[in-house]
Amino acid sequence: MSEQNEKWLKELMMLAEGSDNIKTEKQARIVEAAIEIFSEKGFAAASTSEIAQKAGVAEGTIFRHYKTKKDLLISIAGPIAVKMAAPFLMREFASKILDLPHEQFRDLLRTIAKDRLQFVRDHFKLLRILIHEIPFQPELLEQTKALFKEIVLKRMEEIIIHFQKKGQVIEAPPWRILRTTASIFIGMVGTRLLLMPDEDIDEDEEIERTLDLIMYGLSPKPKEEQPRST
Amino acid sequence: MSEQNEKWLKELMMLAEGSDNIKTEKQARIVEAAIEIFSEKGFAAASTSEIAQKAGVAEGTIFRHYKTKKDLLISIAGPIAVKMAAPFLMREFASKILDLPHEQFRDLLRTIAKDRLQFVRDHFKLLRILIHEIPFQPELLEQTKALFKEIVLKRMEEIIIHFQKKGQVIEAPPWRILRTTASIFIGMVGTRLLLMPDEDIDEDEEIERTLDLIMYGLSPKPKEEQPRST
Amino acid sequence: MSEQNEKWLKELMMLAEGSDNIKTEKQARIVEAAIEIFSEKGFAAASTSEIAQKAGVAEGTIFRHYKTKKDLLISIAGPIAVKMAAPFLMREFASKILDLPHEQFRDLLRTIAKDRLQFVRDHFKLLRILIHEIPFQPELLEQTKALFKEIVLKRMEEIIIHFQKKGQVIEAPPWRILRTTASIFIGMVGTRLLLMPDEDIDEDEEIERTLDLIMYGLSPKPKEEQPRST
Amino acid sequence: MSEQNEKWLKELMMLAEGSDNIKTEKQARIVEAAIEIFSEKGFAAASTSEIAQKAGVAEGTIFRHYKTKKDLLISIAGPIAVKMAAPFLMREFASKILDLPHEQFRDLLRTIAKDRLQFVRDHFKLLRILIHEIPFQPELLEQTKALFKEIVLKRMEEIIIHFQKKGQVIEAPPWRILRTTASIFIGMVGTRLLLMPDEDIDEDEEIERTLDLIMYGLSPKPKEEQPRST
DNA sequence: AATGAATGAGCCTTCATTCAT
DNA sequence: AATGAATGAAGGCTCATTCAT
Repeated sequence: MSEQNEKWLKELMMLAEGSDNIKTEKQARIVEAAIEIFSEKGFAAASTSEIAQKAGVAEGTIFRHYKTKKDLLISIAGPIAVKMAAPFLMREFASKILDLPHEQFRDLLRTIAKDRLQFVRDHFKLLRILIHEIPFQPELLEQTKALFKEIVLKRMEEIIIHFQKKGQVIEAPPWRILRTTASIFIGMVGTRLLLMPDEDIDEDEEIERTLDLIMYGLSPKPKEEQPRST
Repeated sequence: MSEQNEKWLKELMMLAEGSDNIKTEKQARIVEAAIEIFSEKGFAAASTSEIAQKAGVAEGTIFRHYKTKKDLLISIAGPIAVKMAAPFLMREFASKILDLPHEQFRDLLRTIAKDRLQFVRDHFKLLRILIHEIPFQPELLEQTKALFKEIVLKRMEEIIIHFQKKGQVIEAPPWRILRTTASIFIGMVGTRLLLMPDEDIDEDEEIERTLDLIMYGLSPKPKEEQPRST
Repeated sequence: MSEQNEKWLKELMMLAEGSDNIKTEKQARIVEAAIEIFSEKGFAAASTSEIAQKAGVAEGTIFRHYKTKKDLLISIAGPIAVKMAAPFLMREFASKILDLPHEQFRDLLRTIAKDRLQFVRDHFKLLRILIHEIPFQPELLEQTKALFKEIVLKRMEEIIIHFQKKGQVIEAPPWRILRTTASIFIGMVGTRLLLMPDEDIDEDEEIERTLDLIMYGLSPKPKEEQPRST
Repeated sequence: MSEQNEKWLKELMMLAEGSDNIKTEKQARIVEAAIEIFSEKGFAAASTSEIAQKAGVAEGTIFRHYKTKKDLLISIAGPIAVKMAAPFLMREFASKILDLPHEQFRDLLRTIAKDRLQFVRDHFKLLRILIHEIPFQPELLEQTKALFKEIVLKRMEEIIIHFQKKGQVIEAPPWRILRTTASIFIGMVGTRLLLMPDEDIDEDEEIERTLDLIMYGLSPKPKEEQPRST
């Protein structure tokens, strides 16, 4: 990792902590209310007066803490992307994983998937806001794009290459492998949270079956030994 | 397919045609301008006066054709979901496909993927609007949800089951197979159009390699014969 | 007069007419109300809602005609300076006056004074606004400064020099003569309108006596013939 | 001078000292900042928070010393008018001057002009504020008006009459003589400070030439002896 | 005396919508 | 069908002032 990237990382870590410079209790209430309302009606359709009301503060109080409504949005939505990528930001992320000698690629995917799935559930509204406003807020767009291109993609590439060398993953461009795998999980989460928020299913089982698809695809194995779990 | 669904289908077909009840040239210009601006700034942040200006009509003219701003949105974004699902709406969709005796599942995926990919490219802005406004417009949400659950999912399930019987697709719940496959393609399109809109790559090749992943997964084949297409 | 000045003059004449692009009756009422309120409380302390109310229109109507509150101010205060200087803008101003063979300098001063005094009375509120806002509106400042330096001063200099040659005015820098004379009249008007608005006095007489002071100063004439008019 | 006036005078003297009841260093900084900002943007457009910031104090601190923003203005702009008129407030002003046996009226004018011109230069921003706010603050208006009508005008009338008796000044209503003279000097100062703040000229010379105009007017002397100073 | 977070009224401006022409 | 002036509600934001610390 280049020196420049080192510096970048630090900034990112700070940004990730950024959401925590909430000093007063009122400010916390404002942020909470803003998350609720932004996620419900979208940034543009949300009104500061409604946020103030929900937060139980005067409208002016919002503007004491955030210079503009957009400031409030950025301070809320900005750090969440970094947090989403946080595991990949740890300097030792790749090395740690690669050191575990008998680790299977599948196990790695499972770990990441479960962890991030939990994160998504914990920060659903925030991520909703982020995703929705990214196209309209160049700051968010650039920051998030860079984060995933420079950090997540790079780290995952190292790992994928590692497992390719170990013969656990086919030879294909790492980015395509990452894209496909990520898409499948995102699709899983999206379906779960958006289309069927109420149905409750055995999630571990679902993840396992999805891992099957990722690892072995749709085409049935020629004949005998299918190493699939039931 | 139930009787009720039959009726539904008709409505949908009409809805799909709905965008075509554009009578005057000015109305067409309004729609065009609205698509441009909605997709650029989002529905809530777009102003009817800006639309009117871009369309070269008076502000009042918009409201002669559409009762409200939201009306305009719905009349634009509503039909696009139906059109996106149009191939699956054809009564004969499944039967036609299933009749083609020597069809491979992979070939079917390829055909659908290419067709819909082209559609996405042709209607990028409209789909962008749809996706963005779905969470905030219950009408759009319900309509689209139903469309995919009742039509697309059902039709594809028939087909997947068909190919499972033929031994070309593993035994797994069809919805999971659909979800995974769809996610992969959506991820591919998304990456292409959003993250790297300028890079030009061999798309056919990319589709083929992605089909490889869908069919055979990430795990290398035990030994010799790899039945991959080039 | 240079060519550039010729062009300038035209622009000024247009500006002078500028206040007349009042198209609707409501717009006229807005302008009238704005003059009233700006002059009464000052631009910054005036509120658009108050203006709207006084004009009997909706607040939004103001912004249909004037993009901003400041726009309204400029469109009101901008042309008045030009109108104040209008007599000096006429191309033939100097020549006309200089052609009148037996004209006395004193008569010229009297004519201008009476004319402009009437103008001030007719546009008192507008001039009040102009004078008050000039220091805070660079546009007004520059425009007005240039107007008086380039037009009024120049034209009056020609005339003063003319009368100096005729021996009716002492040899002194024309600008100082102009400044002194103008100051005296401005002081007269100011006193009249600001300090004693209600007292009514014989204005012609007052002007005549003031002309005495301008022409002969405070120092009594040595002895015999005092050519003063009664 | 009436008894009532005597009392008035005392109040005025106190007012004149009023600006000095600045107790703490922070208060001094507030006043300084307020002068700067009031004079720059005008009272209404100035914000207390900006003043606080410039003064380096907390917003609340201003209101500990001045009950309201207007209070701050009055406490700043009020005394300056009195100070401007201070020389005329001295009880012995007229008598002192009139006792100087061989004093010329012209010398008196020169002395006052130079002194007050210096004062204007020293308190330019404050006077700017005063002049600007007088029309909107009845307190300032009444106070200032009374000050000049009751004190300055009265004292100067005595003096003018004195010099009229000595034959140094023509017979004309003293107020008109005062008005004219004052206007000429005000015009001179205004031109100097507002229109051409950067040009540097020989001020003493300028004053002398202006005195010429005041004393002898624009009309050339009949023939030989011109009693003008160089 | 000093602070600065909090207030809420009020400001300028925008906007979807109406309606007379 | 088309216009565009008019509306008035609502929006984001500022500000003088208060008050607990």
